[in-house]
Amino acid sequence: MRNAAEAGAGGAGVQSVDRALSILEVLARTGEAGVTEISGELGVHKSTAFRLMATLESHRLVEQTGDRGRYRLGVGILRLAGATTARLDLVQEARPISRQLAADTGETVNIAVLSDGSALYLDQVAGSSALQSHNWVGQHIPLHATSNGKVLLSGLDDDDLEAALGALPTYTSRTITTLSQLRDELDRVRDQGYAVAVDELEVGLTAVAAPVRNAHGDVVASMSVSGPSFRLGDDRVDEVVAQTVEAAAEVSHRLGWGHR
Amino acid sequence: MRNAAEAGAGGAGVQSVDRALSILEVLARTGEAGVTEISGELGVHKSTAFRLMATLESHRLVEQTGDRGRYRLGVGILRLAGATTARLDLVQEARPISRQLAADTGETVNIAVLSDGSALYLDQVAGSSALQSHNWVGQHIPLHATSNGKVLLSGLDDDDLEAALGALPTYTSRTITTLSQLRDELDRVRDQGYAVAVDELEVGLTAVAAPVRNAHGDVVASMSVSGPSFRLGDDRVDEVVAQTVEAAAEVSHRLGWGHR
DNA sequence: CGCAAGTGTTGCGCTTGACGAAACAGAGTT
DNA sequence: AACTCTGTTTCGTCAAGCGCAACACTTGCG
Repeated sequence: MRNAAEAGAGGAGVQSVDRALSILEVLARTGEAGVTEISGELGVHKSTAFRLMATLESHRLVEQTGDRGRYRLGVGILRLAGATTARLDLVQEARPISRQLAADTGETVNIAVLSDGSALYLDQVAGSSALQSHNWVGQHIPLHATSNGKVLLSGLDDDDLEAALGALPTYTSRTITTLSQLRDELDRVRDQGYAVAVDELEVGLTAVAAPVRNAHGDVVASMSVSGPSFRLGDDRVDEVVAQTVEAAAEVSHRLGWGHR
Repeated sequence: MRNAAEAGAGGAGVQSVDRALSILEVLARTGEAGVTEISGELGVHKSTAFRLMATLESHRLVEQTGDRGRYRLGVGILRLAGATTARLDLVQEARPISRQLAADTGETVNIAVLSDGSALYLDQVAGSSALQSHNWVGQHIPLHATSNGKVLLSGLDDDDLEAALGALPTYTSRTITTLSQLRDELDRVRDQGYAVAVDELEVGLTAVAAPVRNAHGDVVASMSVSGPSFRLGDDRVDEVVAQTVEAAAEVSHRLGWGHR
């Protein structure tokens, strides 16, 4: 029974709520914006944008920055986020292991799940080398060009695989762009139990990922370590792969995998 | 220029947006709820509640649980939260220091600010001993019964203090329940430059906190270390106090405190 | 197994909430 | 000082959002 989202997606949702939430998404993307900028993004009158912002502000989902009339996301989001993250069992179970892996490798550790034809990043822990790293949490990332994506796809059978994939856009000269190449790669991932992506999503980015399994052995998430290619070179990848596979196995055990 | 929130708070905001955001707050509080429950909470017709939920679902701010027609907060909140936390200057500046303090003490480190008569927890880093720690981020926590709360109150003058406090509920036999006791305690906090709370919010919970100051020397946040009382006994509290005071001073320096 | 109760979902007509236009206030620039 | 641009407020209009009624589905009980 999924008609609620379908109705909303089809434009039959509540227009002013849709607009207000679009403001939140604009602010998430731009950092901060003024009323006129928001009205331009939404295609509404600035008095409309102003009233919508006022309502969001009264719920503390946006707040004004020091500058006159400029807005950014507010701390009210944190209360909602706290409620959300605390309930994601997977993230909760994985957090201490993610932290250990980040400490061991010094790089950025992520947990991602398959969602709507992409990898949705649920958690991120940065290692000591990874100051100011890009925040992936909440983002939908292409499957075919990332180690997390390959791991998540490797848990699918052929029918589900084709359903999960749309086009295979090219991001760098090393991006996999044909289905047959991707199938071969996924066979390798299944064989070796992990995935590696070097310069496939963006040049200079290396990531390794391993599957997180549930009690039945299904791939329910992927755990990755990523960093710049100059730090994660060939000489270190083997070691990081081993650490990642072990950490993901540990998370899997906590979810009931391998228990008999 | 704060008229936006005032307008919203006065009920002149956008009613349907106000309702939709109230749904998010209900779900944050209850965990999950059905359409009829939400319509009861909001005092609207269930078809109204259903349409509002549909719009929230289309933006992935709510999602259906496995049960028929029951909803909870969705992962779309995480994207907004990621954007929020990364941009809170204080959290950003404090994060590496929080991490170090968590590593040094092995316990849970929090950053909190004063907000609406309570301590609002903005950030949390768990140390190696702190498995399965409670997630405080986004929550409003009582001031009089926590070390963070005492630190935040210690930065107020008498008028602001009374304005900030409501009743002083009893949580344990050690909770401070009279204003004069609290004033004495806040004098001690000002004198010694830190606060300690043992078994005051809940039995078995010990926390120490130190003030984070801005360039003017005002207390703008509080940084705390907390853990179970069996690990944070009298023998360790002095050491952890010293580490916390030093870490909070480091954050204060980053915010411009003490620079001449 | 059939029925009742309760919940979720949909369509429709009405009304009122949300909208854009116009105007004003303030800040920055020339 | 004048102009430009932004944020903010007020007001009349109308279409979006509302409640109502009905239907579909699930669950529990006799």
